[in-house]
Order: sequence, then structure tokens, then C-alpha cells
Amino acid sequence: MSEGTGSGAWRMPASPYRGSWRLDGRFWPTVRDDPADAEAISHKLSVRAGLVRQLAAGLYTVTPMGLRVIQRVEAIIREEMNHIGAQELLMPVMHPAEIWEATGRYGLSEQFRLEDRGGRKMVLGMTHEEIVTWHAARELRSYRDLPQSWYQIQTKLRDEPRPKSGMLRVREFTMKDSYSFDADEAGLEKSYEAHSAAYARIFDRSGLLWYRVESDVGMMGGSGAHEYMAPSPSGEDVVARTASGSYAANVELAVSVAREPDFGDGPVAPEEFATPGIGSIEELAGFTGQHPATLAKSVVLVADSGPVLAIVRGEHQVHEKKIAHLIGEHRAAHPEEIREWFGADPGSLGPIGVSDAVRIVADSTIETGHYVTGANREGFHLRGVVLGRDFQAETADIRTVIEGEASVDGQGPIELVPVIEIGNIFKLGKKYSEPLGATYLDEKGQEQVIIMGSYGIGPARVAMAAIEQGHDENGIIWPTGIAPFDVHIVLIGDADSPQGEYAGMLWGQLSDLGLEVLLDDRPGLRPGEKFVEADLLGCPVRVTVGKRTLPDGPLEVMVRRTGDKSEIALDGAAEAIRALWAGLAAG
RNA sequence: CGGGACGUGGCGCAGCUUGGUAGCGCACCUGCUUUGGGAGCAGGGGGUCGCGGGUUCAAAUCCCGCCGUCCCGACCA
Repeated sequence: MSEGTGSGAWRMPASPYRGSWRLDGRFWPTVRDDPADAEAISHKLSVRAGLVRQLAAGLYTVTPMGLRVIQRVEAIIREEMNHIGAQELLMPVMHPAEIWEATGRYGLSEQFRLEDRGGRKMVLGMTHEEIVTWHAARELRSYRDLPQSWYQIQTKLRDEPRPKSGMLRVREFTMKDSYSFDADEAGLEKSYEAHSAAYARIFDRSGLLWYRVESDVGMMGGSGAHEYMAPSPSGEDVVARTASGSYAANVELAVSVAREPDFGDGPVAPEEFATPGIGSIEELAGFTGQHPATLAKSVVLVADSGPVLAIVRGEHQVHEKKIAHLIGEHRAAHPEEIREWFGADPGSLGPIGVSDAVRIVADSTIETGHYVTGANREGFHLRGVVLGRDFQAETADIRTVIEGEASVDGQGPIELVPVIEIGNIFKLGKKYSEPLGATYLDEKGQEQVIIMGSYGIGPARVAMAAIEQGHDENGIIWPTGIAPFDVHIVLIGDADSPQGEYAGMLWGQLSDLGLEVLLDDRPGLRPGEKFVEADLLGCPVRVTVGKRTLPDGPLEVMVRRTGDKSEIALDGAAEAIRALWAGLAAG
């Protein structure tokens, strides 16, 4: 039998103030040097500022300090989700495989799969559409039960092909995922708009610059989707948008008005000409002196149905996801396959005279103009090739957008911006409710399929995007909404010195005013070390308390974002600091 | 999945080409001094050099295999 003495061998005193910390005795592992294998700024700074530690590729532990930021993001999310009437619940991370088999998503390459001791197939959840729908199918029986919005903040596991950039692309992460259940499309529209409004507030309160863009539905399926993107050089996605934001879309589905090159007059029929040693579009443009837009690029893909020849203008590229909508899953052709189907090597390929087995898909831009294409003969090309006259092809938008092309809304040129995806919203429709039998009885007693939506946010990505968007050479500059603390008091001197006692008092007063305050009361550290670490951590307001502060002040206060220092009187200092912070928070 | 780079005390690195006593800075421990922007001096602890095999009298170093981590690519002919 054991007993508690209550004496408390642990030396760190509990804080009487909810949310405020004294630093002495805390685990806060900062580092001087950038981690050797870090590239992204958020990766370097999140490690150096002692917010996270890596366990393995794509697996990170969040430290007590890092957790404060994550929990602040989550608190904002909870408030805004609750505000639109979404209800928090919690679903398991491990799922029976059968449920995923029902929707055809068992066996996805990113899915962690395992067996329990009885040999039952299980999966680790990469998302929770299947599970939430499984429950909805059992619990929601009547139109009177609808609508519903449920959300959770729960771990997701994905066996990423390439985890990267610190916490930005990981194999295990926490996600806020919500799901709406409506009786019809009009209901879904309302739920979707409610989430859209909540997301705007969440990302605004998190202090991010963000874009809402049209997006591909991807592995979620469904009828429509938007992504929330935070611009950052470390982002993996690219958004095409006008300067005003009048048009904004993921490049995976972005459209634009292609520039029209001057084709000049072409021959009445294709003419073959020698192009010795010419392989790439760049070489061909240099050789012919023609603009790349008048050269047709031929790309050979292999779909389940067989070989596909995709044709775009030389300045464009075939977009993987766009063409996937037409031809489905596919891969690049091997050189041997290309030789078999075209009788030539890559570099001299074209649409004329190819085997009937090859499906030809041309980008819509190819419908106008005449082009130089490969002749399917080593070292030769054809000029004056015209779609419809000289060869037949399906046409569709299969190209990438390039910077500077005109926006389809007439609002000026398109710019391409690298972004971090911080959230997304999907209109799922019946994609999951149908196969999992989530139905209800309407007013007339007719069975109807529930119309669903799903909505995700990655809190850690929000935090990392904030670092990407807010930092300088000294460290992080947190937005006020998600900073680990509102105010960081640097105490110069020991806790039991007069200035130490004053700092403790100020810490209490500020906390009583509703601020979350970090008091750096660690003994033995030099002032410089405390300042450097305060800059690294990046709380919005820093207050310095030292010998000079007493007996008559003033207090030195610094705003992290601007570096502006001001001196304030001891009398009413806490209120003045709170007012300063409130001014920053108000933006 | 393809390509590349890197694995040496906790962190950041040198040493490897040309095999022969494992080194530097920071961090850590002790003492003294110092205390408003990553202190100084003195003393000290800590590494079977990612793992396995091979060559050799001898391997951090050369060879083979594996593992790990990061970066680039994964249609762009």
C-alpha cells in the first residue's frame, strides 16, 4: 500500500493563474542552431523554439510549449464550430476494415492496415467519413433528426509517400473534421455555407493571410469543394489567382485564357523537315525560331484502357489531375512501349500516323492554329499540323495554367502562389451515405439518402503557416490569437530579489486581467540569453523587469512584431500593458 | 516508386582522399568571477564513429549488403 504525503517533491510550483506560467523548472528545450536536416522556416523555428521534437520521419512530439499554440488554435476552432451548432464527439482511430471496404476505400496506398489477434482486418483512420456515416446510418432515421453537424479533433494516420517540411506533411497528425447530414441539397448548401463562414472566422482569428479557392474533390469524392490556403514559400500546393482574388483556384483545376501566339500562314498539308538531335521543346523552339506555343508537346501515358497520347502547346504542361478526370489512373509510358506504338523515340512523337490503339487527347488550345509536332520518325518533325484536318482527337482542358495568362473573369493576369493547405470543405452528397445505407424517412414515409458534407482543418498546419508568415531573423512572430502567451515577462535577477517580487506581482496582475503570461524567472541565466529566447518564442508583448525598473520605473515594454520599445510608469502598469496588447489583438 | 546527399558524445561539425592513439565548437557537471542582448577563467564527465558482413597485422577511414534521415523528382519526350 502506498501513501501520499502531499509534501510535493516536485520543485515547480503550480500556477495559481489559469494559463499563465512561471518558467523556472519547466521543460522547454530550445536550440541554438538550426536542425541540420530542416529546410522549411517553420521546421527550423518550431524545433529551435522548443515547440516540437522529431521521433521519426513524419512523426513529431509536441512539447508543452508547442502544445499551448496547438490548443489555442483548437480552442478557436471549438468556439467557432460550436457557434454554428456543430456538436463535438470523438471517434476511434482504429477501424474495422469492412466499413472501408463498403465504400471502396480499403487498400488505398496511404492507408495503414493491420490485423488484430483474431486475424480481423483493421485500418488506422486517415479520415472519418466511413465511420461517421456508419453511425449516422444507425442513429439518424427520420427527417426530424436532420440536419446534424458533428465534429471531432482527432488523430489521423496516413502512410505518406514522402513526409516533409517538419510538421507540414506528416504521417500522424491531429485534424478537426466535421460532417454534416442534411435531408436535401438545399440543406447541404446551408451547412456548407455555415462552415465556410466559420472557417473564415477561424483563420482570421488565427491571424493568417489565407485564400479560399476552388479545389479538386480528390480522394474524398463528391460534387464540389473548396480549400483554404495560406500563402507560403514552403507550401506544397499552388494557387492560381488574380491580384484582387476575384478568381482563385488550385492549379489542379484552375483555368485561364491562353495567350494566342502568332501562328502566321501554314502549309495546306503537314510538311516534314529534319530536326537532327532535337528532343526537347526548348531545343525545337531554338531550332525553328518559333514560339513554344506553336509547337505541340506530345506526352505518352498508359491508362487502364491502354496508351494515351496527350497533346498540349509547348509552353504548357499536361496536368496530371486534369487528364486523370478523362483517362483515370495512369502512368508514364516506358521508352520501349513508346517505340512499339509510335515507331520513334521520345522527342520525335506526334499525333499523325499513330496506331489506332492509341487514344489521342488534345488540350482545347490546340483547336486553333497549326503546330509543329514530332513526325514519329527519329530526327524529323512536321510543320503545319492542324487538328481536325490532319488528325482527330478528343479535346478538353488538360493543361496547366501559366503565370501571366488572363483570368477567365477578365480581372487581369493570373499569378501562381505557393500555399499551405490549412483546411478544406467538401460537398460529399451521397458518396458515403449511399454505400453505407445512411437513409431517413421523409414526411411522406419515403426512404431518402442523407446528403453529406465534410470539412477539415489541420491545427498544426495553421500553427506552422503562422510561423511561415510571421518570423524574422530572430525567431517567430506569433499572431496575438494563437501565441503561446500574450505577454512574456523577462525577469533580470533572481525571483527573491526586489525586482523578482515585483515581476511576480505584475505577472499576477496581468493574469487577473485575463492575459496568459509567461514569467521567465529562471535563475542563473544571463539577460542576453533570456532576450534571445524571448525573441525566438515570439510572444506579442515583452516586458522587461530588472534592477532599473525599481523603485520608480519605468517598465520597458517591447512589441515583438515591430520591435517598438516603450516605457511605461509602474503606476497602472498592468492596465497599460493590457491596453497595448488589446490594441495589437484588434489588429 | 526513381534519383541525390548525409549518418562520428545531447546539438552543430571536422577527421575518411593517402587505414595505425577519435577531435573541435556549443550544451552538460564542479568551483570562482560575472549579470539589461546567447559571459570569462580553471577543472571534469560523456562517443564500441547507424547496423551487419568482408579485406587487412590493424577499419570512423577501403569493399559489399541493409537500415535511417533529408532534398529533388515521380507526364513535361
